Amino acid sequence: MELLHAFGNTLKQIRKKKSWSQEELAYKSGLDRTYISLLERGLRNPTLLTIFSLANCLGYQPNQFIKEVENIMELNHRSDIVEN
Amino acid sequence: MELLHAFGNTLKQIRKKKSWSQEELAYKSGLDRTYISLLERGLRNPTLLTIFSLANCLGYQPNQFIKEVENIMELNHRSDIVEN
DNA sequence: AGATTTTGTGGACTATAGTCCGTAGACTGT
DNA sequence: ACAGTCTACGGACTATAGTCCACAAAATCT
Repeated sequence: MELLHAFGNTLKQIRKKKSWSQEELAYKSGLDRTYISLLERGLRNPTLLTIFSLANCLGYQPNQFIKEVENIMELNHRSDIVEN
Repeated sequence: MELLHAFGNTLKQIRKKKSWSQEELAYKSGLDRTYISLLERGLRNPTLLTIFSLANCLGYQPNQFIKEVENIMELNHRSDIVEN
């Protein structure tokens, strides 16, 4: 699993854990809903400010959030099967 | 201290700890030297891929690197004096 | 099945990330 | 003072981050 998809999956997973819609997250983070959608599908490469904004909105310290991304990346690294 | 400057200071500090020039880091990370300069001065907002690339080049796990950024941001938060 | 909410997706657009050139300043060592 | 290395900075450029509109496709609920 490559980085942008790992980020997207992390984002989606954490958002769903809070039972938020993309629209809710978009509103709270000040980003566009369609952009959240693109991020979750691994089609965009967010900037530092965007990453911090999203992490904070979701109640994560940015470094914790990034650690999750690294974990998910490592987790799905071995199996070739995956792709949510 | 706001985020982009904290990132820049973190980057500069870690680079200097290894006694690398901006040019060396640029070469190893595949980025442009002038861009490294802009980053260190807090004038650019790097993307996820760029952050991971730089952190890895410098021998940091990205989440450790981000934690450093958070620390430096918090450190210099109270004093109004600062600005390297 | 039908109504409602949520998500995917396209297109058009603006702002800025990141490159590449050159040159002037700063710093270090001799 | 001079030479060499390193960094700041300008301008011009391309690629892409991020917005906004509208609509279709899924998913969820009753």
